[in-house]
Amino acid sequence: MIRLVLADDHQMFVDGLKSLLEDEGDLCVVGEAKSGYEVLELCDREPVDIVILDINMPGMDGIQTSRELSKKHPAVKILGLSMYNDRDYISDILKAGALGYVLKNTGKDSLLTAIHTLNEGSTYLSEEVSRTLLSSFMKAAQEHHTAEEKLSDREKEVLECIASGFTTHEIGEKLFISKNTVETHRKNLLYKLKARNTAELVNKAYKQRLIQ
Amino acid sequence: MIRLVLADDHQMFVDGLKSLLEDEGDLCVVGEAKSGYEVLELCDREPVDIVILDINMPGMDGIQTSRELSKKHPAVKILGLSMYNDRDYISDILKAGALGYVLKNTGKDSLLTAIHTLNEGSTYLSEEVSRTLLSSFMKAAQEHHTAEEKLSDREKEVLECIASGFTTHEIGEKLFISKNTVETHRKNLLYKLKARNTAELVNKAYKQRLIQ
DNA sequence: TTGCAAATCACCATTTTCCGGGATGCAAGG
DNA sequence: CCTTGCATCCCGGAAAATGGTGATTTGCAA
Repeated sequence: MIRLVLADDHQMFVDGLKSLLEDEGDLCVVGEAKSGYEVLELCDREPVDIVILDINMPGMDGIQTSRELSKKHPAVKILGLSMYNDRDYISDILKAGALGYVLKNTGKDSLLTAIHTLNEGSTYLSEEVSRTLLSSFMKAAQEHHTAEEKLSDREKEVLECIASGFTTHEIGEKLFISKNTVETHRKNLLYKLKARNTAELVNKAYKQRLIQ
Repeated sequence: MIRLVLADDHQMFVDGLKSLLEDEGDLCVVGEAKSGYEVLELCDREPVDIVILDINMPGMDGIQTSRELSKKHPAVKILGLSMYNDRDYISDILKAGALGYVLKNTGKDSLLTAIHTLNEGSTYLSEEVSRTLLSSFMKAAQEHHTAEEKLSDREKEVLECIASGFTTHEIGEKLFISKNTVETHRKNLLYKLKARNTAELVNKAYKQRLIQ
């Protein structure tokens, strides 16, 4: 028997969900919550396997609740639920400790699969969600590609040294070249990444994933 | 009927896996590959639903293959397979377009669940893998917390401006304070983040997730 | 061969950062 | 009341970065 807690600030939604889930033989809704605080209280009081957590709640939202919950009760699995297929929502709640994310407009099959998958400790992201995350990753990877090609190996080397805090002179000694050469590389880097100074250079290098 | 391709450089492993999968009624192994190139060829030739891809292969490795494959055949689902529960492997192959990741030392049930989940377009990460990713996210979030507390609001504001490439003077105008004040903030930032200069400051700010 | 791009080195004026101080007002907390 | 932290402001000199211009070598590709 999988013990569930439902957290959503819309009572009608919770009611519907509860009825739907309790039709399944192996599921049992042991608590309902209308806010993040109630979720934490419920989990303090009795053992819970999975919390189905709406992201958009007044007061402490799903993200924050997720963070607290996975700190206090690491064994409780968190399934994020939301109407928004938003990259930031998804990645935020996953970073906050959730194991799964399902959209409210997907069917009940998806939800049931998610529950059973999470119950084994594995991760589940529904189809549309996977697609969203995937495409954002791919986009980042592409930018990475185009930006990296613009820089020569030597420039990348100098770039890393600059980001590490070495001065032009030190980099020269490190790479066995004159500081004048390093200055030229630095100038070319500033030009190629359209940065106004060292700070912006390092910033853009990070954004384009030229350094980790 | 789900059409599978198995890619692994160890023939015996492929043989075993094939026998295991074909015992299932709804699975069909339509091809085997010992390298990334063969995978791409196979997918060019006939329709494939899921590629089960070993990460450690000679020549073009699983990560690279994944990137190529999801570029040329976005509809093909990629399931990463490896003996290593390594955070970098996992995140790299997911970024490269894979929808799932399963360890070789997990049972066949996990693999079958993964296949069926991926076939619907959803994402599956097995239990240990989820745990690994989760703990690394949590760790990052914790560091974030401790580092962020050290800086005052004003300092964070100045830090962002510095990273954006504004000079001390410009920041002063922007925040309606004297450039001398900005210099003090900058000094404190350098001290607090133990950076030698602006470049390293921006670098460390990124590493400690003080800026995105 | 010709031409181009990358890497190398050089000079120099101007701006900015870096680092060492010192100083004030203010609010929160012991 | 007094300490502590924060935000504000100021100064001066050394060090570094910035921007402009020019030049040589090397290797590769048209």
